[in-house]
Amino acid sequence: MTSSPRPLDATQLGAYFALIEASSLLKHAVEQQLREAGDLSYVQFQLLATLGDSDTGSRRMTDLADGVVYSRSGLTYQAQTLESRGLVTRTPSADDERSVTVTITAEGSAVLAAVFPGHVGLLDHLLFAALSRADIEALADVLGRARDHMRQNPPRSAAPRRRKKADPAG
Amino acid sequence: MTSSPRPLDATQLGAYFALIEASSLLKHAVEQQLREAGDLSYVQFQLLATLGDSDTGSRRMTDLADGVVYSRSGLTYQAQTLESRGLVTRTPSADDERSVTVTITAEGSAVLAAVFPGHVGLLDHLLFAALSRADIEALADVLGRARDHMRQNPPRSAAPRRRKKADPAG
DNA sequence: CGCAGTTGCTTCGAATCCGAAGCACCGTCA
DNA sequence: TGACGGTGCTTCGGATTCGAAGCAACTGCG
Repeated sequence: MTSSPRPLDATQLGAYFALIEASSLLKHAVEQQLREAGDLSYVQFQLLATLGDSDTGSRRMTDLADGVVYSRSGLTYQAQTLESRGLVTRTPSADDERSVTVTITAEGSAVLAAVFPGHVGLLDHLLFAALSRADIEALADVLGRARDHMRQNPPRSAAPRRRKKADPAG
Repeated sequence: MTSSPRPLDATQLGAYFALIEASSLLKHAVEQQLREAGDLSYVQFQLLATLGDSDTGSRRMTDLADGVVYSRSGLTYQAQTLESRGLVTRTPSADDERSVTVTITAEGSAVLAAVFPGHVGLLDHLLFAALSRADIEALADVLGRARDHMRQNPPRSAAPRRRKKADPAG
């Protein structure tokens, strides 16, 4: 049953733990800053930032979910919340009648702008303060490649959909 | 109000996004593997692993919570769940009557051993496959320092406790 | 066209998570 | 000893999360 993979060496274990711990600590800290600055959860901020980053300020639900690594149903919930607060709008897509286009509003942009300086400040003090220029470049490079690799090998998160018929690989 | 911090440059932004995305993708994938292999959530696995790593197989609740970056109340919930499944025991501490000592059981160790090979295999294929030896060493080094820095500057997570007296800033 | 399989999103139910408040014990100071 | 603030954990209430199931629209094939 177990394919008995090579056990991880100390460096690999260190990298893994450091990745999980660092991201958890950072997320935690950022979440508090966002909550105080603009009453946003981390996901909500990610969604607004993703939309703000887009040329049109719009994205499809599915693309948003994939972008922030979130479940579809979770995104529906958050989109409803953001819409009720007037930070985004949801409109049926012209192309595809099934699809819903989420667009950031002026107020959404305002909230984003309001929390952003504090967000950047926190990152500066908490994450980048301990790192050199070369460290940051290495981080961007290595983690960027890791991310790309994982995006290409979706273990099952972003997999299209659980098929009904038996898995041919089984 | 806003202290107008230097905006982040492209490399910093890339490092930040890559960190969040990579950790999210990895967590997501690991969570599925753990669910299938031993019906464990990620936190539960982290807790068992932390206990298993200890010489005595025991830790205080607070130390566990800090270790895995979790709320106290959340840890209480998980400890109850793990206890009801017979994977850990909870006993009042001899030293301090308030304190609760959590100890991993033989069955807990067995579950841990059962999921571990798959866990390692997943890390190998998903995270380390895309990285060179030097990459992994850099990751462990840089993220390790970042983690240590963040642990020393608890933004408010591990802060002792919200005071009762009115906030002087108000 | 009409059917079958697929995709995009929402609803539903249950599990999980957190902060605030509460309770009990600990340590210090007089 | 007795008061008092600090610490460790749990309970409580509400918000958030996910997977499974459901519904509607799209696509390919004859």
